[in-house]
Amino acid sequence: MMQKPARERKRGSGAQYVYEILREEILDLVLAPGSPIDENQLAERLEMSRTPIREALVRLAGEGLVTPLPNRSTVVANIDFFNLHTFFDALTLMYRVTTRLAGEYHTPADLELIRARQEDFARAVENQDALAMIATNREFHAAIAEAGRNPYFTGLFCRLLDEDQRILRLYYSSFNDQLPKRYVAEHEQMIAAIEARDINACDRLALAHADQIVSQIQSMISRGVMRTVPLD
Amino acid sequence: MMQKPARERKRGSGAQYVYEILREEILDLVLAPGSPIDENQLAERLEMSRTPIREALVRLAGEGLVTPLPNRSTVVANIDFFNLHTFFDALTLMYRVTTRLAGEYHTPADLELIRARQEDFARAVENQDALAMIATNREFHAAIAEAGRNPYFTGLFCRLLDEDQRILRLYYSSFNDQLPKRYVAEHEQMIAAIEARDINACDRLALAHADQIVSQIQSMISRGVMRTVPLD
DNA sequence: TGTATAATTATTGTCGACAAGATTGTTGGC
DNA sequence: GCCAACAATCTTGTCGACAATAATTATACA
Repeated sequence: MMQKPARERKRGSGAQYVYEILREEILDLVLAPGSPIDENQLAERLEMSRTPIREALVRLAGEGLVTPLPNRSTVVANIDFFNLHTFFDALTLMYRVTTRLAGEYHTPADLELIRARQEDFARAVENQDALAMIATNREFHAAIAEAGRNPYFTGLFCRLLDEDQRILRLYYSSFNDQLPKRYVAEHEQMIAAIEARDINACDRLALAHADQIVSQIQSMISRGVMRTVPLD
Repeated sequence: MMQKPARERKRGSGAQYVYEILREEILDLVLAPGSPIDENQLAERLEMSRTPIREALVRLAGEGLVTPLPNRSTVVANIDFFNLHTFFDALTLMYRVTTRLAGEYHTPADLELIRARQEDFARAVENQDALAMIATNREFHAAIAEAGRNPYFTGLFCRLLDEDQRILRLYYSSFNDQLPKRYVAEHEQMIAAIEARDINACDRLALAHADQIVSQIQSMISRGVMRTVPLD
């Protein structure tokens, strides 16, 4: 028997919809790291059966955003503070590689998009909106990666940016210092290097930018300005 | 109503089982790139319902081994010969990074495992068994990556090695030249560099090794020794 | 005979149901 | 009063069923 659809959903959009909702809630820390995900409860909330929900969970597990415990509930992936250095290594390398490749392969249309993202970021900094800074910074670097045209690198990089976003959200209350303005300037330099197709400059600037971000996160952690309770 | 299980499978192993079977058949080209995967047929062959099969397909799609066409059948992922350079770029970088990190972080136990894998590879070369060479070479480099202890890099690297395996299998008939012996020697040098924790040597050797492999694949392609019909 | 449209079939996406296993609560023994 | 065995409950993994969509075949008309 057919279950009443809450709104007239199109066929095939169910699992996709659940995937997007869950992904967003995980990245925004609406769902706290480590908290269990109740399939039945979700099915009730989103007014569909467990099948598309399970499909979304399998996909999220593949991206490491969720950890399925066999015969036990699936939980939101924890942030591994003990192995952050592996995260920093990977993030730094991907910053460098994607920016280099952008310098090599970008088109005028790519540059336009990158500039638009940079404007979004600058506006967020102007408004001192920490949450918007996190999101727009992510989009800026994702746009650069896209211009590099290497799906293997963009895939890994976007995963790392996802994790970065979760970490930054944990600490975002201390995001209103003088650093963001420096990031705006560094972004501008990166754009210039990409446009000039100066690969060495791209690499150097991306490395410096990554080091900035890494040391900011490390300082946030050591100062212990962690949000203890997630949004909810 | 319960369907008869062909063999007494343990609960929770169904989807995992299908995933492993399909993954192996895709990497071994038993399932040709581009060929459609029939859920009903698979369900009949593996004697289970479509649910665990769909879960396996979703997982494989996440790893890029399979491409789901919306409201149409899922197909085995094609090999993109037009963008091979992005693949080579990523493979080369991951060879370098994982070998470097192995030089930095390996333990004696890691080295032991790497040496065992190298012996497997040498034996395959000795026997002129091209299929075994492909498999053991993969395991050798995966072991090095594991010693580097960075799950982000090992994750991407293993995906690349999977794709590499599919490409090599396409051309494996031309794998019985003088090159494999050179690979054995290069592997030995890499092991020595890792053991000596000589990061620069690790990087240099991995780069040279990667270049070898890339140019071998390119020459295979240009010489057009492609298998036209997959194993089946 | 060729093309456009309608009927038929096949396949996918989603559903409710149910059993195996895990979790929690209860009772009883020491 | 604390721990162990058992019972009750909840959750997950899998199943068969069914409707919506795509593919295929049949049919009508130019």
